[in-house]
Amino acid sequence: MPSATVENYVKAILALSLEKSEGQVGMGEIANTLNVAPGTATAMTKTLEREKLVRYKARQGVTLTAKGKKLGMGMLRRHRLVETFLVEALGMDWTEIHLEAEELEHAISDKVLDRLDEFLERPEFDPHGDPIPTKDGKFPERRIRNLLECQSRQPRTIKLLTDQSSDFLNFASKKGLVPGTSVKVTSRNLISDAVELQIGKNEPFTIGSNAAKKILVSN
Amino acid sequence: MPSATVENYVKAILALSLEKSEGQVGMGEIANTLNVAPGTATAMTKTLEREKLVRYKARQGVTLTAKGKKLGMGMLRRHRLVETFLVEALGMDWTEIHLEAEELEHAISDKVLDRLDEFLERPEFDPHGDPIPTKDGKFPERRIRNLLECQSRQPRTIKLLTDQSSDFLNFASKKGLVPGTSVKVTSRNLISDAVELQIGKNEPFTIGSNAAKKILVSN
DNA sequence: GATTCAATTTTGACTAATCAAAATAGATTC
DNA sequence: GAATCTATTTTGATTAGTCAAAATTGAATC
Repeated sequence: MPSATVENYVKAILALSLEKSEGQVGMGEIANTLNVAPGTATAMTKTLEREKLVRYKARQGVTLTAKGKKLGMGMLRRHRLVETFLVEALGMDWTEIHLEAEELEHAISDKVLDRLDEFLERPEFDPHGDPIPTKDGKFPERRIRNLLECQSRQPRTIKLLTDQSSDFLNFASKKGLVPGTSVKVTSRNLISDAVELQIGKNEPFTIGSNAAKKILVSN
Repeated sequence: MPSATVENYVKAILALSLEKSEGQVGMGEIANTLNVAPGTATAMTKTLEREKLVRYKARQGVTLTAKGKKLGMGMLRRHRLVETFLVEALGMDWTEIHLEAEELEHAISDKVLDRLDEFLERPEFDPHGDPIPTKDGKFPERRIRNLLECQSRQPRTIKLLTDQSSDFLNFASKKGLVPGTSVKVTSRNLISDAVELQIGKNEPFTIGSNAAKKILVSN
């Protein structure tokens, strides 16, 4: 079993390489995100290499091996599922859950995680709107669906309006709901038949569920 | 914050002193329950003393201080609430949850624990039937109530039958439900209006909820 | 090409937790 | 009271993770 420390390093390296989407991660970056001295990052990197979690070229940087990527994605899954649980089941505030998840993610077994996943009905996105990797370590597939089917907070891109009547198109364009726009579902209330949307940092606004159904987005 | 190791030592010392219900705990016992060398127990004990969690007399043994007892009871609470969660919410088998809880109990914050407690509706006993310490570090008060109100598995002692009609007394004594007897609720099904009871190792049997309501027990 | 700079690596040291094995101290037995 | 036994304590070492500060290196600048 990898130690919590090893898990954290791999997670950090994954996060850094995802946001750069190419090449090696430097010791400085790692030391920075984990708040350790640069020498510590170098030392730990060598440990990770011994465990075959990363490839390391001195003075160049590290990249994750397949094994490392798998572990990293697993940690991301753990983290995001735990966060989802804290918000959905325990009703905690999504601004306060990160540190809690940071601890719990190392203590939770695969088995418990699976049960949790089931309990939460296999969510695809966490409360921050970030995608939860699947059990086999991949991000959930992007697919097209209508705005009514969307869970909250994840930003989505409008692909198509299925009602081409000028009434609907007028309405949509007035609201800014045109293909290519990125839109977030901030809340849904199926009883009052309303979906609240937000575009960028603008004031959120509400549309009816019939309208929402006609707007197709990819996530 | 005490380390997970410190927490485990304190928990072990509490458990040992509870089951002896008097005096000091020896190094051998500690070393034994935690599977460490005796020298390690001695060393750690000194650390615990520095943290004012135990009083230690060389070659005599240790006792918990008030601070230590509080921490220990807190760990017991964590452990048992986590176990309850694993069984009640995630539907895990109560034979397989101990090791899981052993890990999680160190990672869960007081805040999350509180939420969990609320989510589980402030249970007084864990799935094994052991009492869950309250937030202020005490075992739940013993109190009298009827069998219908009782959660599962905890053994209880019959105190009083509120229906003194000979019909009911006959029925009760035939089943062995007389004051002084220790009885366990093995399952409850409010829909089918039935409570399943077990006395000692005998075959469990079922009574109606009206009858259960007339039998007062202490836990 | 020499100089300088920033990032990295190395070095020596520290803490927490552990072990094995030697030393010690009470208690028990003769 | 001496010998013995058993639990405990001490001692010396080890591992994981960390730091500060010195040494190194590769690139950038002059």
